[in-house]
Amino acid sequence: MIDLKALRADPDAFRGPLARRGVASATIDELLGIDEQRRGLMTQAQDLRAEQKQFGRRIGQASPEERPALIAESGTFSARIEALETEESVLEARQTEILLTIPNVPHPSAPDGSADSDAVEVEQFGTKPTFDFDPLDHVALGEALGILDIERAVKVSGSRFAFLLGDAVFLEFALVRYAMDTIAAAGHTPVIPPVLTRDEALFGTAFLPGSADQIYKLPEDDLYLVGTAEVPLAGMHIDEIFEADQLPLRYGGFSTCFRREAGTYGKDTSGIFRVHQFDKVEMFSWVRPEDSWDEHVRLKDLERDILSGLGLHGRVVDIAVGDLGDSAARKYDTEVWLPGQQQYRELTSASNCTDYQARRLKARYRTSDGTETVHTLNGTACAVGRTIIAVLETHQQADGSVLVPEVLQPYMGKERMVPA
RNA sequence: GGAGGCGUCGCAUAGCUCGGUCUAGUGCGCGUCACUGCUAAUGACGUUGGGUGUAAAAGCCCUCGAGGGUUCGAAUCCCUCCGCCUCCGCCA
Repeated sequence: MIDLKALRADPDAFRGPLARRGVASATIDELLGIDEQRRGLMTQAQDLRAEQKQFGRRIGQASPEERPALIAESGTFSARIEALETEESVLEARQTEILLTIPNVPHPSAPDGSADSDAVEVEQFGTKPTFDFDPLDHVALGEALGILDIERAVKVSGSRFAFLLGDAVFLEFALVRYAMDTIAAAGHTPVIPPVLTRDEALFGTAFLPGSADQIYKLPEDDLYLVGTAEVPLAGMHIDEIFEADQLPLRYGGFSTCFRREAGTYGKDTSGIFRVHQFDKVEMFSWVRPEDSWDEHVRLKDLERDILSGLGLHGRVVDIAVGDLGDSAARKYDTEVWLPGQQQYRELTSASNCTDYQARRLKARYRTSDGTETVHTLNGTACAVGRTIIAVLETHQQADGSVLVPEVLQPYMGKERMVPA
């Protein structure tokens, strides 16, 4: 949620940047108009309540004989206050409704446009793998190695699920441990968070109400299955006030992620690129506002280094403003070359949400004169399923075996995965 | 799942019986100042968060787990929900 007070103080500072994301100036005008009306009603109601309290105090101090007369006289206060407040709450509901549709103010340097293709390449890493044979995709490789069973997963759970078997399991654990060790060394506290949360955490992270159709819900218990550890990691500090010296506060959460993938029929239907359930190590940072852009670069660099450390080739792109999630002011995606698909695909992503999430989460920190909203950032340390795809396809050999990246060998205890 | 108890301004507590002087008391902690070779001790003042307001302030409103209700008036009475604790049942 954007800063309403700041908007009120200087609307024009918001119009231009938000227009880049498709927010009409008229929307802002409507919001400000409602806001002004609302505050007018609020002031009236406050003044009345002050009067009412004053009067109530007199009744309390009056002698028992005087009381009935005063009580009779006090009559209409609550009715009048209630009328004003009812009117105000209608306006407030409308105001919130508008506010929830307004995305974060983008960074001035984030590229224009709204399509994938409008993203701007920032850097490359690794070398593009070459093969003196026709490289297979991860499905063919996984089945040949006996480590991936999709057909039976369909039988058990339907489409977009998979069984990982044998070396794929150890590869997953190795990737998780490698990513976790790397970010822990960089100051992120490892966390295994709950994967079922209440709606507060989802509203706070702005997945609700916007992305309700992507989220699994358990209505019996009023809980939701999270699509990323970002949700519980953000939820951890709902309604808290940090001391300034606690920041930056960095976490690395491992969790299974659940996504309905509604509306993606026919997209990435083969293999485990887009599935309903996968595991992920997610970084989450709470920082002071003045530090968030440095932190954003830091997360991006960590992501790049983790992937290039696996011997993968890819590039980092700066996502166009129209393609950002509502919360993000700027986002870097890291795309890895997948030889089986002959294209770059998104493996990780780092977003600076500035104060947009934090305001909804009511997370702030103490300053010399009061409190200020913190900034939050999140970034993928390792999306395990997709990284498995990249490792299999990049390091495949002519004989159908796959070399284990050197950094994973200590965790996996082998140098090569071979067909059974 | 069943029975009972509890939730107060950083922490610990008072207040709830019997609604009004609670504008929430006290201790600890923390901050500023005074006294002071230094430290300690002592004293004074301040110390939840949010909103509104303003050049800045003052002022005003809300906030006693959350939300409703009763009432002229709710920390206090009633209802629902959430959380914690104890006991029983079940369980990796």
